[in-house]
Amino acid sequence: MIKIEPPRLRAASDVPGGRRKQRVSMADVARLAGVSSQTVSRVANGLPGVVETTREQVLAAMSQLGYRPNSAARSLRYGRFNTIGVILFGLSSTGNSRTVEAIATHAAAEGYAITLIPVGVPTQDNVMGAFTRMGELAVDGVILIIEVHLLDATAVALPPGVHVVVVDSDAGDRYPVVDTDQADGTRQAVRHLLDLGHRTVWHVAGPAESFAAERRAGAWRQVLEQAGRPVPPLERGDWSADSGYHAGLRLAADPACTAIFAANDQMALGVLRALHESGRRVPADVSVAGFDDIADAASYLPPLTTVHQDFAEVGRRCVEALLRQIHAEPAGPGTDLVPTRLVTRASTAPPPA
Amino acid sequence: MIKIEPPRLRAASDVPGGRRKQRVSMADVARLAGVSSQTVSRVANGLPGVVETTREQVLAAMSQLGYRPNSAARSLRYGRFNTIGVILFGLSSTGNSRTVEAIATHAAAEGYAITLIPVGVPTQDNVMGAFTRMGELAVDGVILIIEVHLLDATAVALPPGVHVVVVDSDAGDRYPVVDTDQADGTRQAVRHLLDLGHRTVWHVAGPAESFAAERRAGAWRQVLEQAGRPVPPLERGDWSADSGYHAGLRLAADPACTAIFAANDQMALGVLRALHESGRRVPADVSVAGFDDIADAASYLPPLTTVHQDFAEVGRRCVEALLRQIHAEPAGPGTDLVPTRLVTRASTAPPPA
DNA sequence: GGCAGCCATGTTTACGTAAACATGGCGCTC
DNA sequence: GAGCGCCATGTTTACGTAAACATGGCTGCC
Repeated sequence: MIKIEPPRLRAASDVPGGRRKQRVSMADVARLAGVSSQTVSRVANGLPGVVETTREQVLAAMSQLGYRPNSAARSLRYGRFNTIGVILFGLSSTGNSRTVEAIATHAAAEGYAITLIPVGVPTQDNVMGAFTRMGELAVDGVILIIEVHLLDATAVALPPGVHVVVVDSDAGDRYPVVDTDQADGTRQAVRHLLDLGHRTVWHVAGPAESFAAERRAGAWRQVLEQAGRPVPPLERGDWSADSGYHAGLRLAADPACTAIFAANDQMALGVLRALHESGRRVPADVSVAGFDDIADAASYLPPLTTVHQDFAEVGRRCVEALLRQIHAEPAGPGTDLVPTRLVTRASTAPPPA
Repeated sequence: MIKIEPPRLRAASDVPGGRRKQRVSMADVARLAGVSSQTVSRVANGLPGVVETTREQVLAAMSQLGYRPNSAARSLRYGRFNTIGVILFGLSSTGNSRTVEAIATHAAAEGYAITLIPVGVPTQDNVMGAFTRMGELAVDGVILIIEVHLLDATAVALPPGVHVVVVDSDAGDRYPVVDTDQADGTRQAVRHLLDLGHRTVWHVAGPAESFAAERRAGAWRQVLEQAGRPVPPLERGDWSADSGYHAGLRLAADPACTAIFAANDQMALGVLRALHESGRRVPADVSVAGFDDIADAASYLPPLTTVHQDFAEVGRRCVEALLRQIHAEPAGPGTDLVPTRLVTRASTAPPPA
C-alpha cells in the first residue's frame, strides 16, 4: 500500500530542513519581490516589458528562494514538453548506445531532454504500448530505433500526428528515416577484398530479422554479381562474437574461402578466433573485414579492416530531423543516409599464391 | 524565429486529418459519455464508486475518442512525474550502457519512464546544471552514474531534498550507493593468478580519476601485500584497448612478468595484442585476466579469464533503492554491493617452469 | 412511515504557468 | 494644456487532472 502524503502545508512554516522542502512557485517569488506572478513569468522567460530595477528584484527573489520553473505546469500550458522520446530495442549493441548518446547530447544542446523506453521484446503490441506511454508523457516527438518491419505484421501503423523519426529501417516510404549508408559501406568492403585479388568473398550475415543485416547481405550479393563472381552460401550469425565464431569454424573448413566479410565487428572477432583455432592465418591465408569500426577493432588480432560507421552523426541527424518536424513543416518520408568509410588495417591482404 | 501556433480551435470542427489532431481531454470523454469529468477520472484510475454500466459507457467513449491521460496535468496535480532521471558521463562504456538499460527496463516495469541527461565534461557546473534541469523536469528521483568525487572539488553537494542514488562511487557516506563489489572481484582474480603459482601479478589500472579503477588497484595491492608478494609498479590506461596495448608492450618487455590483471576487458584485449606481437604466448608464457566479462571476452585470443560483473543487477538495485526512497522513508547513505564472480577461461595458466 | 446514512455522481477548487486582456500613469504632441 | 498612446505592470483565464466537498435518491431500520 502506498502511503499517501499528508495534505501540503501552505508556506514553509514547517520545520525547516526536517520535512521536504516546499516547492517554490512563481507566486512565492512574486510575493517576495512585491510584483505579480506575471511579471515573474516575464522575467523568467526573458520577455521585454520589465524595467531593469524590477527585473533585478525578481531575480534576487528567485535566487533567494531557489526558484525553479515547473515543467509540468509549463507543459500543461504549452501542450509540449521539450522532451524527445526514444523507443529502442536494447542498448546492448554498441551502435544503439552510441546513437542514443549522440541523440541525448544533441537534444540537450537544443534544450530537449530525452525519455527512454526500452522494448524488451519488439512485438507490435509492445511498441504500440511504448508509443502510448510516450503520448501520455507528452513528448514532442519520438525517435524509433527498432526494425520497423517488425511492425508490418499487422495493419496498424505508428500513431498518426506524432512526430517520428526512424533509425535503421526501410520505412523510408512512410516515415523520415536516418540510417548509415549500409549498402555503400558494404560495397567498399567487398570491393576492397576483390581488389586485393580474392576470387570472391564469403559473408557472415546478421540475423534475418534485421534490416541492417539484410541490406548488408543484399549489397554484398550485388557487388559479387555485378563483378561476375560466384556468390558463396551465406553464413548467418546473431551479431554476437560467439555466433561469428561458429560461422567462422564452418568457413575455416572450406579451403576455397580466402576472404570473409562479417556484417559486424563482433562477429568478425569470432571469425578471427575460429580461423586462429583452425590454424588458418589472418591475413596470410584468409582476409577478414568487419562493419562498424568499434573502438576495440583496432586491437583485434590482427587489427581489423572494417567499415567505419558514424553513430554520432546518425544521432545528430535524428534530432535535427525531428526538431525540424516539431518546429516547422511536417517533414515527409525519405531516407537520410550517413556516409561510411573503409578503415584498412592488418586483417586484409592479397590471397595466398 | 519559432512560429507560434494559431489559437487552438475548440472541438474537432477543424479539417479532420489535415491539421493536428486536437488533444482529447477528460472533458471530451465526459461529454460523449454523458457524465462528469470526475467520473471519467474515477474510471481512468480504477477507483471504486462507479457503477458498472456507467463505467462501460465511459470506457466506450474513451476508446472511441482515443483518450490518453495527459501526464503534464497529472504531474502538475500530483507534484510528481513517474519519471526517474539518469545523469551520466557517457554511454560509450559497456558498463554504463548496460546499467542504463537495466535501469530503464526496471523503471518501465514499475511504471516509471527514465529521462537521460548526459554530461559531456563532468565538471561540477555541468553536473549541477543537469540536476537543475532534472528539477525543472520534476523527476521523482535521480540516479547519478558519475564519479562523485569529481564533485568534491567545491563545497557544493547535490541539491538537498532530491532523491538520489549514486552508482560506482565512494559517496556511500553521504548518499545511497549501488556498486559492483570491485574489491572482491579483484581479490578473486588476483588470488586465482597467485593460486596458479605466479610469484606476483602486474596490474594495468584504469584512470586515476575513476573510483572503480582506484578500488580495483587498491584491492590488487592489498592482496599482494597480504600474501607477502612484491608489488610491481602500476601501469595505467584509460580503459581503452589501445591504452592496454601500450601498457602491454611495456610489460611484455619485462621477462619477470608472468601474470597480468587488467582493470577491464578492453585493456586486457590490448594487452593480449601486445603480448602476441611481442612473441609472448598466452597463457603459456604470460597469464592475463580482465574485469567486466563483456560479451566479446569469450572470443578473445585466447578467451579471457575475467571477473563477471552483473550490470543488470546494479541497474535493478538502483531503481529499487530509488523507489524505496520515493515511496517511503528516506533511505540513508550506505553502499549496496553487487557480488561478482570469476569466470575462468583460457587466458590464465600456471607460470612457465 | 420517517429519518439516517450510504452510494453514485456532480461541482468546486487547486496545482504552476503564460497568453490575453485590463489598467494606470507618464510623456509627447498639437 | 488637454488628450492620445505607449509602456510597465496587474488581473483573468485556460491548460487537464483529481482531491475534497456537495447533492440527491434510495435503502434499511426502528
